[in-house]
Amino acid sequence: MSEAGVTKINAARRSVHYRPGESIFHQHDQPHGIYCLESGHLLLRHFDTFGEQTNFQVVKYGETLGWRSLFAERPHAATAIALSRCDVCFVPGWVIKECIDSEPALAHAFLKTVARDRGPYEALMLRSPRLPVRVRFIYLLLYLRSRCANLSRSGMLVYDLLLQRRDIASMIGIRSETLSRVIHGLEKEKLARFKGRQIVVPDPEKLFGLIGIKLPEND
Amino acid sequence: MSEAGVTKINAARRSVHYRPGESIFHQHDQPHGIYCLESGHLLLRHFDTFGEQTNFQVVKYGETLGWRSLFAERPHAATAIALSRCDVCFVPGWVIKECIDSEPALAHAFLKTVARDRGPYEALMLRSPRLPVRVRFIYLLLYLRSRCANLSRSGMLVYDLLLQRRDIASMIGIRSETLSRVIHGLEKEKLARFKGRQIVVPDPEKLFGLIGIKLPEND
DNA sequence: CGTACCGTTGAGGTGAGTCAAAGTAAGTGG
DNA sequence: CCACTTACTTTGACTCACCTCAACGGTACG
Repeated sequence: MSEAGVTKINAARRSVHYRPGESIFHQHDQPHGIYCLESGHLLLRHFDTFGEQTNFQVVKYGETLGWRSLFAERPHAATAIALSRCDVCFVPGWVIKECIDSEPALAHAFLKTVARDRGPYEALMLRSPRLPVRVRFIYLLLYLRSRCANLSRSGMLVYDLLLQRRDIASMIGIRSETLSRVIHGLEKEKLARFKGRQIVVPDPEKLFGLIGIKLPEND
Repeated sequence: MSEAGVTKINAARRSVHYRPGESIFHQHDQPHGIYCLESGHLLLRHFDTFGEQTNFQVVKYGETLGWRSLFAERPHAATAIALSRCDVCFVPGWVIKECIDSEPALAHAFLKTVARDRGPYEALMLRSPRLPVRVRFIYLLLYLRSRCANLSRSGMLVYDLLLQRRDIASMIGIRSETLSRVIHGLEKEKLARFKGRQIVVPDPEKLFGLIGIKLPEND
């Protein structure tokens, strides 16, 4: 990206701090620009026409959000909620558009980003009714690996989920009671340990092998 | 779009005819360009890692497909199968890219299209495990309305689905036996009539009212 | 030390899957 | 045009995974 563009964006952007539970934008809001998460974690939550809520994405610092609605020229399809203390940088939509117009390479980059983003598509695998909940939960752990987990020296995966049970359950379309039972099952089989909002997976290969996934992939 | 661009595209494009059952491109194929369906209907089918198939979209003549994978620079995420006799026009990817580079307005148009396309997102509503299958099926009818249905003079919706039961069932993640029972139920309640691959909905308002949807929307 | 809220556990119900078989439509070959 | 095969659809009986409801235990917070 050109220096002029960077200067322009730096001039227009502004940063806001959010505390856990506060929302950055709401479903049905008109989009005004793009948000870049500088620190902390966010949750994207969707309310369907029945009033049921579905969490479909955890956003980690360094990621951007809001561009889908901006480019689609449609209201936000989800509400973004801070899971922890967050610094969010906002760039107005008109700046983005000006930059795209002056730099074709940027247009390609955004096209690629938007096309690659599966958005709520993630949910397809996570929520497929044909898969038993245990499998869906393991998929969720796989999905959250890059966002909420660290690999310890001994090869264990350590998740620091900032979500409570009901929110985790909502990601895979089940009830928190059912999640409790799944967790209990995994714990009993020594596949994972759960203490509060922390999850430890002693042998990731084994766990993800259960659903036919080999790890090296960095999706 | 400029005349020069149109000329360039016309020079590069080529049309191919397909018969029912033939596929236009396969999942995992590298994308080479964009396809425009000039006549007929297509089905987009996805195979997941378990070998289960999911149909997630019916494409009607006039619509284009394949651009998501092209812009994402990733293999096709689905297989496109002809449901009827189809004429498909192919435009190579490099032509599209050249046109975008020379016309910023086209870049915005594509950004909008890609951002709006929910792709397999449609599936989220159609496949949500929390919704009973009857509701999901009515959602499916709502979704297929613009693609496979006509409104008769008397206000009845007449669907000409080119799909067999198992393929319909696959769109909402259920088994064909279950679909049979759902159909039977709707038939008994006079909400719809099913003869072979044709569906007649005598009172669309009533049917879609069941899932809390008012019709006028043209999504 | 209470009040909430969150999480777990248990009992019971049920919607949808599975399996098997019958019924129906669509091809195929004589 | 009619037997024959093959594929699709429906029906029934059964099972089970998950939901629901309800009660209980933990933990956070004032």
